[in-house]
Amino acid sequence: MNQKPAIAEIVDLLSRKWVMRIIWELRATPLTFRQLQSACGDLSPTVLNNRLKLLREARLTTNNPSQGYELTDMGRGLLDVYKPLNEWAIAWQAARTAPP
Amino acid sequence: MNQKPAIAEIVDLLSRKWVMRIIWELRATPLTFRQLQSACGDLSPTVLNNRLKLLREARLTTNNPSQGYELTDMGRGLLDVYKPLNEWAIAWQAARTAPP
DNA sequence: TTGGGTTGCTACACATAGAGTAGCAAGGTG
DNA sequence: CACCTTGCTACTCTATGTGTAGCAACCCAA
Repeated sequence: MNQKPAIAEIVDLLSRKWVMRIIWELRATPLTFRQLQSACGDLSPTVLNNRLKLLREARLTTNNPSQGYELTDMGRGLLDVYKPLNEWAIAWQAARTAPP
Repeated sequence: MNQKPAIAEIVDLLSRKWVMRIIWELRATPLTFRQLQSACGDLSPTVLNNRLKLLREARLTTNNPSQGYELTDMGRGLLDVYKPLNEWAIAWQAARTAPP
């Protein structure tokens, strides 16, 4: 019985709304549940809790009771992978704004 | 009046279900609507059409009537950016399968 | 010890996004 | 003309996400 490819699995996870945003908000420092909530523009606790559950299962975040939620090493690695996306995105937006 | 940051905009787009998959399926060769549909496991035309509309608006794909849908240069650039994700994903899955 | 403030989280009702199926109009081919 | 494929729309139903209220556990000061 085989799993689906790793890339498919992570793409599924990252395609859930708020997942990337949550990872991004944890980039610098651990945050408590409620800090995360307001960092994401008062994201509803229903969704936040659900995403945090997924992220913990994926071992991308942990919940250190004294510090709050924080990225694991894996989580930080993912963030690194996403860095080039930012540069691409800027070029993309510029090209889009330009005339056809 | 300012747009939201480029990175946020592309993350929003990529967070819609099937968007990455569609880009992926177009990686090698143009596909017709129906080829794309079956490449994505008989994705419903409702969603496929909607995603293709978004992707065309984002200038990541074009619809060449004689060849079908294909990636633009921008689209192919995005695919390049995603390549490191694949390697990360494999390491991630391995670590996840391993004991805590 | 009591009142206030956190904390993480659940319950529930409502809204939007996606899935599944049918089928149409346009075009090409025999 | 009959028959195929094309891209796509209409429709219904389910999954996913949103918004608000509020609870139990904890800490801290009076």
